[in-house]
Amino acid sequence: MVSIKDIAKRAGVSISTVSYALNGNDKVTKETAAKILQAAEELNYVPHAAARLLKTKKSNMIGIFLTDFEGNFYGNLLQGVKEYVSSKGYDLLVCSGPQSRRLISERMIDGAIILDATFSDEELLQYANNGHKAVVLDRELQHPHINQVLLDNKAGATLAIEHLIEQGHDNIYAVSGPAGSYDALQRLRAVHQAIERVPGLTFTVLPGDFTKSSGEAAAQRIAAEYTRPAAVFCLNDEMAIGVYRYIRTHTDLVIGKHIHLVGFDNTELAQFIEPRLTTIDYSMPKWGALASEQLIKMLGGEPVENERIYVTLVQGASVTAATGT
Amino acid sequence: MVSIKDIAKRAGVSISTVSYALNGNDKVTKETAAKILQAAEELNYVPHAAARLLKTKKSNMIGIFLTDFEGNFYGNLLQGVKEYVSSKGYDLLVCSGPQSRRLISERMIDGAIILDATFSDEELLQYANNGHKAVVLDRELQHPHINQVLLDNKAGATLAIEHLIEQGHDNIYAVSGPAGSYDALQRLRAVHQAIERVPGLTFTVLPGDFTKSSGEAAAQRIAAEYTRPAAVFCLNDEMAIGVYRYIRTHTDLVIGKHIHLVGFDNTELAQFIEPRLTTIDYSMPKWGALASEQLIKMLGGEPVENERIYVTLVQGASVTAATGT
DNA sequence: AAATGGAATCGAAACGTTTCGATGAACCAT
DNA sequence: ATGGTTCATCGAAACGTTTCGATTCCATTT
Repeated sequence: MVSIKDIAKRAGVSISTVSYALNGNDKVTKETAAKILQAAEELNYVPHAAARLLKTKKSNMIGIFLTDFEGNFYGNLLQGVKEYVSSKGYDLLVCSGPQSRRLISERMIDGAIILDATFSDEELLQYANNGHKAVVLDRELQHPHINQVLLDNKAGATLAIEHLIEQGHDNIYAVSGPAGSYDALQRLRAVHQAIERVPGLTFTVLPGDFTKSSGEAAAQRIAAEYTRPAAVFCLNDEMAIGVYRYIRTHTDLVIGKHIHLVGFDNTELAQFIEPRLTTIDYSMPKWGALASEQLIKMLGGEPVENERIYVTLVQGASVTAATGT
Repeated sequence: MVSIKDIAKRAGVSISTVSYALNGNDKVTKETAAKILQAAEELNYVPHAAARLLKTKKSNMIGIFLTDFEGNFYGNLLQGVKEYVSSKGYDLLVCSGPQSRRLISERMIDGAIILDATFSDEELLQYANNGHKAVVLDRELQHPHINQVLLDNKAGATLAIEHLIEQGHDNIYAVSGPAGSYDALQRLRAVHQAIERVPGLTFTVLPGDFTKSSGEAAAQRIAAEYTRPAAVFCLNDEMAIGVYRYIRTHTDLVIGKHIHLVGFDNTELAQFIEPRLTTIDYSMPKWGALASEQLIKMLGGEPVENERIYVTLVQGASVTAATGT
């Protein structure tokens, strides 16, 4: 491979001069610089990233860590991150799986964005203690090298439940999320609070894990004990889709009439399914962009504050007013 | 940062012995190895990837390059790639955007999977000439360092058109893909061939670019000139969804009755939309897994053959038999 | 004409590994 | 005891950069 050394030879200068010229250092004369650049061009030189990283300790790459690639959940988030970081001259690496953690510890990336429950808090604190910077999207963690950009789960869940109550529903279900999930915990907590504010409600929590099939299982239970219209808050859209699927294929009940449904995330599917799913919306690209902005500021040594992503309720026909009593 | 040198000091051995021990080389005695491993443990040693890469010229990372992250198209493909490569001890980096190309040229990754029309053929051949290995998913390219794993576009498009014809349709539209797309070109070519085989059909090609909004535009034209049932083959599902959206919100026509629709890709949305979209299905995870398998074989110097991903027709209610004449 | 200063260039060390060839110690057979 | 093997360990070079401090050269000042 052609290296800086080859350029030096061809241009008749020393290695260090080549390095300076290539990096646009103004110590080097216009003419020598031109000569060097031309030689580099002729030799088809490309720098060796690893060598440079070894010396400078800066890779200009940031990594985002996801639990998996499945579902269409992440697309817009990634897009937001990508656009921001590339505008700042960084590259984005999307990583998933336990193996990929070495990118952090082995200093291949300058910073990380974490949306991956398979990282433990201790692990992240450990990285932070070793000087690695991170922005976390799925937990709260206090450390000078860690910043948080979190969804306003509490507001979202409150909006969802209050909407159901306002529509006159008093037979309410919540379909929960997986055990370790911070988002699920926050949402569920807000649900309980909202429920407690209104006396006289029937309220049931059903287990769930954010997958379609757990939504189906919940729907099965709801259908089995059906006596009067039920209002169901699924802690994410994915499970709500599962509810649609089960209710449609296994029962005569109708979504928006017998089963009233609210989700969380406003995924693409939520917009296209009939009747349109009432759900909690927030801007994925903005979430990603904000997270990367915070991270890059941290890398530059700027102080940052924790941030929050605001949410709104979007109404579809999956929830209608309760009829009579 | 703690390096191999610190371990050497603490364990009272030379640097090279540490390196051997850490790499499990059996030249080194069990006892010294244990001593070294323990020292490494105590010091909380992590290897420095860049240094190793500089020396060994092997990063154990492979990159997959995508045009963008939008849509839910890629999730399952990535999942397939990820699972295969991590089973082989590689890390997967998902990359998008012009910046990320430097991961290839600067040898950060050992090989690349390309599904990104923004790479030109010349560019890829250039990489290959420089010794970089790649598997391409979206074009045909002859080079000893390049392998192809392609969808059977021709079979898919033929299935789609022949299905419409079998159902008795004779007023047929195709909504095309973006100009530079290999997949679109292949599909369209097969469409023409299938159409020509049957005399007496009305056939129109409408422009499209694989986005929902181009599907909507096509639907607008179809609706405007509507006189009798139309059978539409959208070259991907995304555009078919656009057709649904337009037809539903702007016309009184009914999908599966007035407008008969076939897509390509069998996306998640296609399965949930009503009526279910008739479309061409193939296994995304398998596509990804096969591509990575080929790539890793190439990296190991094994010979590989180009591969093809087979497709099938899945029928939904978006196409029904043409009524009478 | 000599001394001074600044600018351009250079040499060498360093980053953290791997790996080749050399060194030395311990063992065995004669 | 001697020489020959084997085996564990070591020293040093190398990978391709960056960057500090030293050197050279030229022009300016006295």
